[in-house]
Amino acid sequence: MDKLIIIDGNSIANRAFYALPLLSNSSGLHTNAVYGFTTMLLKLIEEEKPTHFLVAFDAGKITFRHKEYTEYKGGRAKTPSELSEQFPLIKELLKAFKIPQFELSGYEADDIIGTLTKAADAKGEKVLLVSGDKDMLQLASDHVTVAITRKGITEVELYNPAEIKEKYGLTPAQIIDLKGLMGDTSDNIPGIPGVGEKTALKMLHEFGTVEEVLANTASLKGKMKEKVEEHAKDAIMSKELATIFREVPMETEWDTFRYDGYDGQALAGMFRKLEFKSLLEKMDFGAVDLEAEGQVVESMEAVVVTEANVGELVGKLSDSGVIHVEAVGENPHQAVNVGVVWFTHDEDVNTSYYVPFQLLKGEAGEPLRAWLADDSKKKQLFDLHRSILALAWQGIVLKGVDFDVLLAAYLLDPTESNLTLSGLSAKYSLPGLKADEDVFGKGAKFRLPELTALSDHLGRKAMATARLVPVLAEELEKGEMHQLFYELEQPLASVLAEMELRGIAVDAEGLKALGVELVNKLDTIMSSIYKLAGVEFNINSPKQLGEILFEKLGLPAWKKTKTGYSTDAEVLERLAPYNEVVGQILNYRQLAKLQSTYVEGLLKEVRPETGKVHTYYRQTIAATGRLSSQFPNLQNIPIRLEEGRKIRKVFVPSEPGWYILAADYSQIELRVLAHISQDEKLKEAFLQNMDIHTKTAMDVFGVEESAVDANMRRQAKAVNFGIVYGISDYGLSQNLDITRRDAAQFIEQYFAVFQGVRKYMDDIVKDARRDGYVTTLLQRRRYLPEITHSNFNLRSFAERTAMNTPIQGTAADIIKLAMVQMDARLKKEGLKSRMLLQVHDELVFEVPEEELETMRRLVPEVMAGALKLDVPLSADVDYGLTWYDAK
DNA sequence: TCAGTCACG
DNA sequence: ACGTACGTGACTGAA
Repeated sequence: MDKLIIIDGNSIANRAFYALPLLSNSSGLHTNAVYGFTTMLLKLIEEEKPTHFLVAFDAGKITFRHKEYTEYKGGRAKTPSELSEQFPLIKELLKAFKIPQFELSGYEADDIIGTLTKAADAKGEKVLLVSGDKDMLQLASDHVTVAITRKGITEVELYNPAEIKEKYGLTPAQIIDLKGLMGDTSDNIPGIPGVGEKTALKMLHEFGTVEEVLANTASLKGKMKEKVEEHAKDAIMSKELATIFREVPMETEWDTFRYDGYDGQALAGMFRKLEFKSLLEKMDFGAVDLEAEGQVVESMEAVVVTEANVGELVGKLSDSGVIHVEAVGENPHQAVNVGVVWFTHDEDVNTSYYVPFQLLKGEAGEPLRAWLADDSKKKQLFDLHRSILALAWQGIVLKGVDFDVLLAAYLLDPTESNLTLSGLSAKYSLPGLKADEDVFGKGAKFRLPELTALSDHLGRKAMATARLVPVLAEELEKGEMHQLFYELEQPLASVLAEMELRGIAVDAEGLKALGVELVNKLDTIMSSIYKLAGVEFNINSPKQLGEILFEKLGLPAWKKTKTGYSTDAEVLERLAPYNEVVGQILNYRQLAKLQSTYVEGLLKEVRPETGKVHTYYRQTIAATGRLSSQFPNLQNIPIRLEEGRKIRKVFVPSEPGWYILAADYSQIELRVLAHISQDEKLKEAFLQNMDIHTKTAMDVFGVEESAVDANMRRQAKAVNFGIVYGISDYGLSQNLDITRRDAAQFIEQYFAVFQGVRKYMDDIVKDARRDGYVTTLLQRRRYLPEITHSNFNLRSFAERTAMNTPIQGTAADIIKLAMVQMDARLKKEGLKSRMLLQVHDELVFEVPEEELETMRRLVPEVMAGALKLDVPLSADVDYGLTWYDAK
């Protein structure tokens, strides 16, 4: 049985463009519509197994419809350039897929499709027609199924005449009448004003066609009767415009559309050009052959160091060189160390020396270990932080690293998602390097290759590092980020590694006891929920919970997610008054989170030998320059609610008689804003050391300090948060649960007072549009390509990011400075106290009793003095026997 | 592997 | 008119 798939090319490209975020490859080519188109094609080929295939496009601007109605498709915003530049790519893609494409000047894709489906109908062949446009439903028949895209791009809804009958109560032909009556704003088809889908359907159910409706206006009432009579001509013309023309003079010979599969080679090449990495992987085009793809492959000799030759070879180590440390596994604190490679380039000969880890660890590895630990021997590598950790857990010291390619690449573009040697080689147009996944496989398929292949790949990673060093070093200079790199980020990597290796002690017994308590409480609540709901179900499943609440119990559902009812805390809080069970569910959720994430999750991370957890701070993830924390995440330990806050009691000093000391910046982001914006009012507030939210309330509401009540302060606080996040009236209205108008008025009042802040917000967006990026005080940079996008949502997001990133990023700069300075001070003063954690605006230490007074003074002093601003910085400090008590 | 939810600053 | 507050990571259930 043959099956023809017809794709409405323009429609699907449009849907894909607006459904997906604006992706682009490293040469700046936008690719989101191409990507969406590709995934749709792949899915169709796999699931539908078509024997025939074609894509129809609109050709030219003017069609016969414009002759009838010059306003046709008038008022439609012109296709944004980000989309139109993708059409040639889509056409090229279709060639690689070997799918025939049709376009005919003077006709729309609809008409081509109409003509072809008519031919298929006559021939009795099966057709699947894919479009984003419901007009196509008029073409449905016993042979023609119409697939309309739902949200997203790969999800479609299928329509046969039966489904159309069920959903609209109409035949496919009546879809045209529907549009004739209701019109279509996107095509500028008028229809009858005031008639929407509901009214139109009612009329058609009664009368059948536009013509019959017009003939029976007598049975309509009042205003509606007048309108229909007045716009009778429009309705007729609209119906004509909506009718797909099915007599296009074109070849309809069936075998013109035969489909016998794509050209794998061409498709692989296309995907590489577009940088569709996930697809390349999924498609399994066979082994990667860089040379076959026309990539430059440099010659390199890969030497494997052995017991026999190690003595001779280490003699070649010089005062400076590129190395690579291969440590496999996500968590560098428990990575499997594969080995160390060093790379040389002498008289145009590339050589890599791979030292398997067993050798490095043994007696024969001693000279190399000494070289690695020698601060005066300068090394360049990829990922200093990870390398230090992986080696340290094996008792090997790494010092003297003066250039980390990973850190440099991150600073040059902190939003780059593929920060790997292979990705960076491609990004900076250097000779190709296979991706680790292509060599090792991934997930369950991960295998180290045999020795020759392994040493070659690792050697090439070192060689890629060597090529990247000078390129990135120059880029850092150009971006004026050399100081940020050499004096802050790179030194910080070692400071972080030290903190993590030290770890923080956890009272595992206390944590287990907390767990028992939680399990008991959860048991009770669970029974109570089952009783109240009248049925046992999985409370952790939002799907099941939604069914119970909104179907079984019939509670009002007002918020939806992509997949069904939303059951998040906001929803549940509003439902709480309706049914007792809702409060119990909220309670259950809260405790279940504590139990699963903070009791069980944390216990899994405690090393039994030491009773400590060793988090891994990631320095190259956050787009703003913040750190993030993993395995476990110690930057989101509960504090806001007392039940959760108790978790902090299990974080204790690692030595008896010591204390936990914590210091946090007070309002660092608003102080940074005061400095950057130079707003007089805001500066004044901090210079007078006032409570900033109270001060904001006084200014915004125009009252004396004594008149500011708790609610006013709460609202002012929300406004301050909003300002830092890049304010919008909608966001503020959601947060404060007030109307958008009121929120807008708040914001206006705020800006009327804090005029410098308004100017900053306006200017930073303009700067971002002009430069394409924003910067922090220390020149950290974030590119915002979407700031000029034609899509309102994407553009607005970029604008808010432009406002927020310099603030959040400068705050991150400051605490990083404080950490590097603090580390130096502790060493210089010979203090035993140790820095353990960073939580964005807070530093946590463990301190012996005799240093308490020193540290209570020193820590806030260093933090406040980390960077001189035009307003004072200030840090509050406290200490206690646990993290909980250091509040 | 993705979506939903929720913990933090 | 459009529909989101900025930045993260971990866990669970459901495909």
